[in-house]
Amino acid sequence: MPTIKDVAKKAGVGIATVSRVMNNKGYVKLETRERVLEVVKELEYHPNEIARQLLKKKNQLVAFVLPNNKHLFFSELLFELEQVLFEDDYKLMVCNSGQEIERELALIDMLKKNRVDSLVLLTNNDIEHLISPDLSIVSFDRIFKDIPFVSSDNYGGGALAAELLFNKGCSKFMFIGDDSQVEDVFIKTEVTKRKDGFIDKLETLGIKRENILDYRFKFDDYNVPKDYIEDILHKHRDVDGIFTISDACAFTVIQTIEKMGVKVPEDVKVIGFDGGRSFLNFGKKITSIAQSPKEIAKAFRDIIIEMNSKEKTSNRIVPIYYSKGETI
Amino acid sequence: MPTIKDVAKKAGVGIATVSRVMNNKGYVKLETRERVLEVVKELEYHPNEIARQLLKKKNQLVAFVLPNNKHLFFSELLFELEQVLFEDDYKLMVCNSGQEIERELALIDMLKKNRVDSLVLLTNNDIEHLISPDLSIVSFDRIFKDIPFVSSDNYGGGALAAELLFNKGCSKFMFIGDDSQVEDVFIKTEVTKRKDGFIDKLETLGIKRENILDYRFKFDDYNVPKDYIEDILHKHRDVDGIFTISDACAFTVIQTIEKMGVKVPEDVKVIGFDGGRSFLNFGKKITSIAQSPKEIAKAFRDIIIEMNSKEKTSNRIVPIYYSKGETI
DNA sequence: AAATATCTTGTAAACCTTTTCATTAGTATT
DNA sequence: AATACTAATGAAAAGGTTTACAAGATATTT
Repeated sequence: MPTIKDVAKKAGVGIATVSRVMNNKGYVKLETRERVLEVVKELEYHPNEIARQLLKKKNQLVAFVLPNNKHLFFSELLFELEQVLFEDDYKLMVCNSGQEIERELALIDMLKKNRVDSLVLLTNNDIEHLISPDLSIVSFDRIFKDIPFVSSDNYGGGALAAELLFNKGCSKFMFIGDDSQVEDVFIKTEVTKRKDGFIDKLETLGIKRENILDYRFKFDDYNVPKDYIEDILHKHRDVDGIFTISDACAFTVIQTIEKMGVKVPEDVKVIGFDGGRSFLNFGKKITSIAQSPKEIAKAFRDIIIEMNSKEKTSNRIVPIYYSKGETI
Repeated sequence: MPTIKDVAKKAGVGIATVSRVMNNKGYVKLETRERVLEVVKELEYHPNEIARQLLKKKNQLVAFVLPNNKHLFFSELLFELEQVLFEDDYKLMVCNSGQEIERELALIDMLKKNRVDSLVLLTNNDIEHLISPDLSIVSFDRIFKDIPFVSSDNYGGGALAAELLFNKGCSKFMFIGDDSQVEDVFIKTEVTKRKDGFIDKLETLGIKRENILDYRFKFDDYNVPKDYIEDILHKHRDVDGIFTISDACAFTVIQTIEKMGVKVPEDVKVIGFDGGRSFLNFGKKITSIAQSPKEIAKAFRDIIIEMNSKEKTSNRIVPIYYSKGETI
């Protein structure tokens, strides 16, 4: 591949002039500019970004380390993020950690060596103390000390679910979620606020605490424990409004309930979380609280640009919305 | 961040020695090595890959340009590819083209500037002549002149479907697929061979050509035209074995058939293509011909390593397998 | 016409590595 | 004791950019 020297030589100018032409920066006589551009075309010269990055100490590269890009929500988020970043000349690199801590660290090490400008980190591991601060990091849904985060308005989402069920006339409520506890360490996640918003809102609406059941189980990577759910549903047959932490969970709940001969939404109403899109081929469209991948992506972009311009950064809470289905 | 100079200075050695230690290359006295490693740890020195890349003219970076990473199959493939490449110290960058030709070209331009080692290209656009050859490219499922490709054994998959339906006693067959034609340009894809394998195999098994229907429609990004499918199914009520180009298509077919009061698999048997995983929440598990994302990923890795070592490269055809469901 | 301001251009240093080459020190071979 | 290795190290060049600086050319002002 030709270098700036080749272009300079062929155009009969110095390399600084070529650089000025390529970057539209500084004085260049029109005639010279045209001659240079001609040679650039002729030689198919593509400025070497690597050299540029070395000098500028910037590579406009964002890495996203997450457990797994296969879940629909994440692939949507990654898609949007790539689009949004590209507009601002950033590139995106996706790194799957498989939730394994050693792999996460190996990836972060690799990313440091490659001098990525920013790192989006999504992990349930306790790696805060393992990360030295010479990398600008933003987290997703997870509250780390001294690291800005982006998150959907999970609290608002919980409250919205409460309101929807309440308005449909439900009187005995149940929340089913995860307990956000990974190997003895309590991980502070924004996701736990879905429950808080749900319960707080119900109380505001005058529902007594004894009519709000709160069940948490340990769930790993969206694997819903069917037995546990069957168990609690059999135990509480008077419940008529259920809010679950995810659509996958709602799906299991609905299947279980219908197997019991109870009808959704006539007898029991169910709201999931994630937008219902993963379950479009299921008999009923699940009513769900949805996060907007596009808005989240934009929040990431904004925060990343802020970080890289050394402004002081603040967290971003992205609004959620309600995806109408047939289970309420 | 500290540089090799900082390490050299603090350890009281030359930079060449530090380099030798970091790369385990050349002679270094044990004592010196230990001292250097100590300083490396102390300073948290991470060798600057950018500088290294500039010198070596290699960045161990693979870019995957594809229409859209959101389809389950692609997100699985990308996941596997990232894992597999990481083992060989390659990084992966995912670029969504949205099937738009200008965006594809903008991406390829960006990738050239960034001197990616290899490019995996998945496109239905006619861009062959637009790509100058100073980039090592491998394509997926698509046959370009002078570009190696990876593909599943689509022909074998079609044959397998034929065999399965035949063995279940079907006698009147139908293939439903796409016509692989994008704006007047006939794009030569490996995918069209699914039909070839299906029909050839049936003929080998003694089925007469008039008992094999072959329907193609223009489909865009997995959007199945419901009306068209309803139409042809109503027209041919004697068909009892259907092979479709995708699970999404099979899904529509099954829904249509059942609406007509015909039973699957009792009256009509249906086989899809893709592994059936996207439709797990649908009433029946779809019987499907499956591609193995992991094996495809490995094929890409092998071909990429081959290309970068300047060996002569050959195409890779990856075996398919059969995913048992309930629709046959 | 002289002085000054504005354009236009090229040279050289810097970014951080790896690697060749030269040099010195130590060890084995004759 | 001379020779020929091997081992250990550092200086310097190279990779392809950007940019500060210097210098020459042109335009503007007095």
